[in-house]
Amino acid sequence: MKLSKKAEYALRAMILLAGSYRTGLLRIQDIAKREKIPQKFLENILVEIKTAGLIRSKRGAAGGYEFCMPPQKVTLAQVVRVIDGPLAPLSCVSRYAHISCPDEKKCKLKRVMLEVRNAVARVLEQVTFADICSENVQPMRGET
Amino acid sequence: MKLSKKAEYALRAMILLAGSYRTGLLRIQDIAKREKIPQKFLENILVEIKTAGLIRSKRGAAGGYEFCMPPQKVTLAQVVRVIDGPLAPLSCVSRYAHISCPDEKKCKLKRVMLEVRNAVARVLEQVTFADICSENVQPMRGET
DNA sequence: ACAATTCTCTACTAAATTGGTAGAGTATAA
DNA sequence: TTATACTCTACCAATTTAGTAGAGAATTGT
Repeated sequence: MKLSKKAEYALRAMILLAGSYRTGLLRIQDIAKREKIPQKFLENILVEIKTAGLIRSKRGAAGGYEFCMPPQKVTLAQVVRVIDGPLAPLSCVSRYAHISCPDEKKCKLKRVMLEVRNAVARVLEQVTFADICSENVQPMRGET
Repeated sequence: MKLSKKAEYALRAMILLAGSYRTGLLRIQDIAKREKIPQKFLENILVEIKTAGLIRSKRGAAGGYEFCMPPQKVTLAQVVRVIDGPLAPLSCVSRYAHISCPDEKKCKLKRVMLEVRNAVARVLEQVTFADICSENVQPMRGET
């Protein structure tokens, strides 16, 4: 059930980018240094997110990356899906990767795993990068 | 966020074993055949689950595997943890693999990922193999 | 025009993980 | 004592993960 390092890097980079939405572009090297992410690796990651249409870039001196749209329009789920693929623990319960179970009816696991997928999606699809950046911390539901 | 094939096999095998609790032992080959799991692979899996203390075995003719305790005492989470490790998407939010974040306070991701972990745990720690085996299907909370 | 800067694109790679397989060994029942 | 069924050690190929290398292209400032 773990996120890849790549996805974690992606999320951290996006949090920084969200923080400087409108204040200007952020350079790969600055993000890399601040979050201690290998720079060349981060380049690959940002290109993937850019290809997905969540951020855009400008080259040359005074270049860098920025959000395409306000951070409250982008959820953590979008980034996780771009980097790590579907949220579903079994591909047969993914809303995007539509692969049907061989034994559609008998599959009792499917029901539970769909609940898991939905539980994860409820969190990640609801939280935006604006939420994450806002300083006033909201009370957390759930256990401890 | 995906389960490994191994964990899926483990869950399916455990569902069968739960179904024949008290009716007798189940042989590896029978489980393998019914669930279309490579037999030698399943052997490894069952030994892991046995080592974790969830099932026990008997050797020789008329041997096989069975639950150590009633299926309503065993949750899906227990099996998933044995095979795939912690449920947490980041190891710093696992309740079991206690690894602290480098930047404990600044880590805004942690809060959200803890919510994800809790959401997953709430489902998997609540559902037992007895639940999964019971024929009367319960209505599902959440989306669709 | 040109140099410095910064993103871009193709390619490569080492290490870990995943998803198995092989085969000899040991316990049990009939 | 033989057939059956789990056990244990070891191995392995393919894929994924987590990067690295380096030349190229766009942009800015001089």
